[in-house]
Formats: sequence, C-alpha cells, structure tokens
Amino acid sequence: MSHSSADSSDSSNFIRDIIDADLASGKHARIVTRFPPEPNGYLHIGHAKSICLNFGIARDYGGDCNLRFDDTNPEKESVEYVNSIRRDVEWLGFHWHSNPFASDYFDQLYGYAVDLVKQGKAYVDSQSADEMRANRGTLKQPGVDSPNRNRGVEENMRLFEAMKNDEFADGEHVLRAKIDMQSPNINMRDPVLYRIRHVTHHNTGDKWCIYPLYDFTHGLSDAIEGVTHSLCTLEFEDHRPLYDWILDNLETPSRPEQTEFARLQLEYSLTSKRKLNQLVTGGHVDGWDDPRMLTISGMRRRGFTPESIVNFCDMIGVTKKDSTIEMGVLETSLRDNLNARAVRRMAVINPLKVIIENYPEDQEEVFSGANHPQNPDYGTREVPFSREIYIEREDFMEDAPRKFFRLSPGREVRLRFAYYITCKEVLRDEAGEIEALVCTYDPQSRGGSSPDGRKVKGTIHWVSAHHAVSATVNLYDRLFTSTNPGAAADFHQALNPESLVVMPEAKLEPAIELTDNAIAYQFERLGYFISDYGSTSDNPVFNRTMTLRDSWAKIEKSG
RNA sequence: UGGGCCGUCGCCAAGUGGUCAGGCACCAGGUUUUGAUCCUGGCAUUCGUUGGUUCGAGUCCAGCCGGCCCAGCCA
Repeated sequence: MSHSSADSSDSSNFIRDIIDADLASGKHARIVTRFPPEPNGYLHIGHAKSICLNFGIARDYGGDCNLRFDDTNPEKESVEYVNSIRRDVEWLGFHWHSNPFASDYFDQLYGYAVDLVKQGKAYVDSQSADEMRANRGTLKQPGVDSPNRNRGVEENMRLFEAMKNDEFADGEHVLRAKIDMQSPNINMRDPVLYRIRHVTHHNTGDKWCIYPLYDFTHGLSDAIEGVTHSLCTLEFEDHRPLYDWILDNLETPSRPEQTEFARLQLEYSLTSKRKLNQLVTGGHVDGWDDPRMLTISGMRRRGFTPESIVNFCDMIGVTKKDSTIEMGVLETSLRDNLNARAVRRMAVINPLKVIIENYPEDQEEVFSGANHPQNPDYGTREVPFSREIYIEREDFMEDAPRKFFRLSPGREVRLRFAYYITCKEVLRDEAGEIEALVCTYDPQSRGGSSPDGRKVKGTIHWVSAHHAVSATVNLYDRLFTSTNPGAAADFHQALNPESLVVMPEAKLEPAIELTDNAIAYQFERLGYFISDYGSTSDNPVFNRTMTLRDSWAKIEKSG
C-alpha cells in the first residue's frame, strides 16, 4: 500500500528468532501459542499487541494459537467479558485453534496439586494472610518458615482434601509450594497455589470452593495444551523460575517455555483494565465501547479498521525494552488504511449559509463527484447543487492573511466539483454575528475550471441547502491531556474536557448512508467518519474517527 | 553486593566482530479541483559511559551511570 505499512511476513523479532532456533534444532516440530486474557474487562490496544504476536506467529509458522481464558479468580470475571473478548479477537481477524477456559482444567490441576503434596513439595498452611505477609520477609530480607511448613504428607493430604470438600471458611487455609523462604526471588518463597473462595464461578458454577492461582495454573494449562512458546509481558519475568519449578516437578504432557516481551505503552492513554473500569463505572465515558476509549470495542465504534490496528502492531515491533509509542504512529496507521478505503463525501460540520445571487432561484443541477480520487473502481455519485449552499464557517475569514486560500470578501474560491464563487457581501444578524454570505458564481467555471485558465488557489467543500440532510456529528479528541495519565496520582485530573465536542447542526450531502457503523467515509477536507451505533435516517449520528493531516493548522500556528 | 530485566536519531526499531536498515515525527521541494493523498530529497563520523581485548567493537570482557519490575490468599 504505502510507505508506513509494515509487512508482517518480513517483520522479525527476538521471539521469532527463538522459534526459528527451536525449529532448526529440532526442539519443536510445530509451534503452538496462546493468548490468555482474564475475562475481567474488555480488551484494549495493549492486548491487540499480544494478540497480533501470538496469533501472528501461529499463522506464519503454520501452527496453532488458542484463545484461553485465564479464569482462576471468579470474583472479577464474567461471561459478558468472555463474549466481548471472543468478538474482539474475531473482529481483529484472527482464528483460534481452540477456546478453552483454564477452569476446564480444574480437575487436572487439582490432581497435579495432590501430586505435589504427595511428593512433599506442597503443604497446607494455616497462617492468616497477615501472618504470611509478615513471614514472607521483604525485598532485602529473607522470609521465615511457616510453623506449618513441616506438616506430614498425610496431614497435608487430609487438609487439602477437606479444603476442597468445603470444610473450611475462606482464608482458613491455603496450599503452598514448598520451595525456599530464603530465596532472593519473592515468588519462590513458598508461593500460594490454592486458596479457598466461596464464590460462584462463571464457568464451573459452585463445583469448587478452592481456586488455583495464576502461577500454578498458567504453566500447567500451557503444558496441557501443548503450547510450545508461552509469551507474556515483562512483569512476569520474576515468575519464570516458578513457572519452571512447577513444570520441572510434575509429569506433564509437554514442556512449554515462557518468554517475556515489553507491554505496549501509548502516549495519552491508559491500558490498565482497573482504570478503564473506573472510567466506565465513574460515568466519565459512555461505556467500554466509548469511541474515546482505546478498547478494541471503543476503537471499532470510533471507526478504526482491524487492518489499521494490526498494521500498527507490526509497526511498533516486539522487544524487551520499556517504551512508549507516540500517538502519531497509531494515527498514521489509521489514516493510511482509511485513506485507501474510505468513500469520499462532502459534509459541513459547522455550517455557514451562502447565497449565490446570480444563480437562478428555481434552478438545480447535479455534479458528478468521484467516490475516491485515486481509485476509479469506486465510481462516482451525484452531488446536487442549487442557489443556497452551506460551507464550513472556518472556510470564511473577513480579514484573511495572504496565505488563507479560502473565502474572504472579494476573493474567489472553487466549490469542489462545481463552480468558482466570489464573496460579495457579508450578512449579519442584530448581534453582529455573521449570518450568511452573498456570493456570485462564474457560469463559465462549471465543473471547476474556467476557459481563461485563471488559477484559483483554494477549493472548499459545500452542501446544497435544499438537499442537505441534517445530522449530529461527534468530534472526538484524545481522552487525556497528559502523555502519561497513568503516572498521575489521580488520572481523572488528566481527563481532557474537550475530548468530545458535539456538533448538532451538521449538513450532509444526500448520498451518505445514515445507519449503523458500516461504511468508512472521508468527509473531504475534514477527516474520516462513520455512523454511530443506533444512527438512523430519522436521527443520524456520525463519529469522527480521525482528522486528516492538517498542514494549514501548522502554518496558522506558526503565524 | 536483595533478585530480575533494559539502555542504537525526538519516538519506535534492525543489527548475532568487518565499518549504524527501516518506520513515525520533523525540514525542504514537486504534483494535486481535498492546504488530503502521492512523489523526491534531507535528517546518528555514532550506538548510556569509561576502560580493556582485537588489524577491526553497537556487537566480546570489566567497571560505572541511568531506567523499569517484584514484598496479592490478583493476573
């Protein structure tokens, strides 16, 4: 397509290098990956990076990628999230080999835990959470052994079974791995494997009152599925020794390996499910799919294409370096894709009426406008014209600088596809506000060029007043004013009060489809737009997906 | 001397001892009935730093500096 599109087939990274080596050495004959979200929130742009990595590798190496729900904490999880996650992954264009829940493995996981107990490598601890915390030590001081650490296998077996059989209250006991309370790695100081939680699970219902923790569950789930490369983010690096310890001490059907990469950080955005949840529940946005949210569902509603997101992930790469991507990268990827595909139309968001005084009052005519300037396959549509039209208020300036190529008293501009017009008079209301413009047109300039070949520097968009369709247009801007809102003591302070500006009086040319989130339009000179969910011909609502690049704004700013 | 990880252009990122790819951003031109798109050119004598090994170091070694992560019965 164009310069900024990355070709995933030749984009390599250190993880693909590892896979290449494993294939070359014969360690693996086939590659299996997994994308393991916890269904406790909606997927966001950060997850997209992981999805593209895991599913992209499976696709490129002819292997499989599973969509596995890491659902070991029933208190926070729900089927609403499960469904949204499935939908988002599919919408991005990826296909999973299987779609299991970690909770599907609870029986097997319990068996593995029993195995550890029998080997004397796990024990039931009856300390309170506070006692455990106190005995864990600190980052610099080793922990001390639990008084229950040397319980016999028989007693541990009896207690663990009793935990499972609902004989204890929440928090009374936990199952812990018996590793090393002196370890410099806190994760190895006898980590908890199972806790008691009397909570209904979205998948297993009330079958269990004990639930395994992430560290115990994850590697074993990988092993059960035959995952070869278990890819996760950097904060799990310290967990790898535990991941390995569990697999090294149990007989599993396969031996997966964990590799960590840096999570995505994007300027002006939040990628913490907890904080996104607060935006939703706090009413700061219109749900998880608010077009300002960088959730996959929000981006979809905003008008992002899956291709633009996947391409963005290819552009940013995969490394172990903490980094923050500039918004411009995402915006460029979006514009690139939308520029290639969007259907061109004219719409006026902030209308100013123009009366063409020498155009006959009862006359109408129709111009042909290309649906895409670089792609004739898109065809053309008819654009009606008449004596009264609307133009953008920003396209008129009374005291215009020389570099302003638009309408101004005495100046001539081209109406796209139509005629040259010259501004003759400015009409005002009692308050002195500009109400309308009186212009004349040059009948010789029909179609947008004149026989004398005179140059008209500016071309502006317009909509015939008589034929216009009224609509509401939502202008979205970044949700936060700070490049790193997550770093603020309270991210609410960084909320952008102008992240949504509603334009209730927009005028659209008639050839615009008014309903549901389907067709990506470019409203010429304004940006890319898409109809919002629930938009109807009675009440059309459009979301601005992205502005066009605006070099005039840059000139204007620099004076 | 708690452990783990990271440091190549403003932001990303290739580079696997032979003399710093590419993208974004930015700047300067050209085309243009979207100040869009597109096209052309410019943009790291230098790889956190110091020293060492080598004919040769971003790549190997040592020290130092800076940043990130870890003390949930969260993931």
